[in-house]
Amino acid sequence: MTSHQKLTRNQALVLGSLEKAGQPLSAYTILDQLRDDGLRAPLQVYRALDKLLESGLVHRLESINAFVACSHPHSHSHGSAAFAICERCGRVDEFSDAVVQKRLASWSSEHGFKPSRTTVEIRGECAACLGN
Amino acid sequence: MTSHQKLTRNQALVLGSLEKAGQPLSAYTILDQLRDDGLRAPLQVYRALDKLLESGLVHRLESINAFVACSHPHSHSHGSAAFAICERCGRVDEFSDAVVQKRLASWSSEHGFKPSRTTVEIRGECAACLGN
DNA sequence: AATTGGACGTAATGTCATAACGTTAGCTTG
DNA sequence: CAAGCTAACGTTATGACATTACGTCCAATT
Repeated sequence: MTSHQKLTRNQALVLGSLEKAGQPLSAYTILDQLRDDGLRAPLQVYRALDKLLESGLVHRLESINAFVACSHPHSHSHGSAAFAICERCGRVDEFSDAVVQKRLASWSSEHGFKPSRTTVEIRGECAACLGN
Repeated sequence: MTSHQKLTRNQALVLGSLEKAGQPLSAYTILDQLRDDGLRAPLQVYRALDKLLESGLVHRLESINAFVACSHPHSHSHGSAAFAICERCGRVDEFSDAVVQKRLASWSSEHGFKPSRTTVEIRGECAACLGN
């Protein structure tokens, strides 16, 4: 993909691992998957993740301490993504709700709060796991 | 109506510690503060926190791995709280936005997702820290 | 050539959370 | 009461997640 062009080797490996998985992975799981590619220490993964998070290619799921490739890597709407996380199968749906964003921005501006990063995560069970 | 169970000694100590702090604390910080009261192991704190979370007296802040006493312990609106967390001073404002809750519930129902717990956290800088 | 800055490699450590074990205290029921 | 049950407790050990600290490499400037 062209979006990988300016990535370093480690960054490309980490992003590739997440994209291949199609679901959230912990930093240590990523590390395990990349041992054969020469990665040996957590910091190599965390450093790559930091850059990928900065550029919006990867999201962090705070409630499960995991990372996931962005579903819409070309829509530069960082910080505004919301996630539905299935606790049974691990599937994650990334979505974005303008109304939610607007309400949170309103609260912030009404209270003199300057937001830098927002987390919206719903944990539960996905349709597939509910047997339908 | 479950929520008015009497607290055990450890639960009361942990809740007291959080209330006294008036800001989020990590489990290990709580433990340090309660050593003189006889607590010695992380599990004693985590077990108490589990019960306090269940009963809605305490919230967990996923994005900073910390816990905070509920600001409105008598409004049985669990799972629906949102938080604005100041990354400079640590202050946390708990609020609740019906529109946000409604939009997230709508997304869930449209996608056959059964939500069990929702996290909404804004990190940034509070009015006081912005010098205003 | 010298300098600089970003990414890298490695080891050690720090921070957050739970597993697994047995024990204690309060309840309830014959 | 005694037997049995259950929820909470205490302790040790371990697992899981993340960063500090230090030095090296290399390519782009100056």
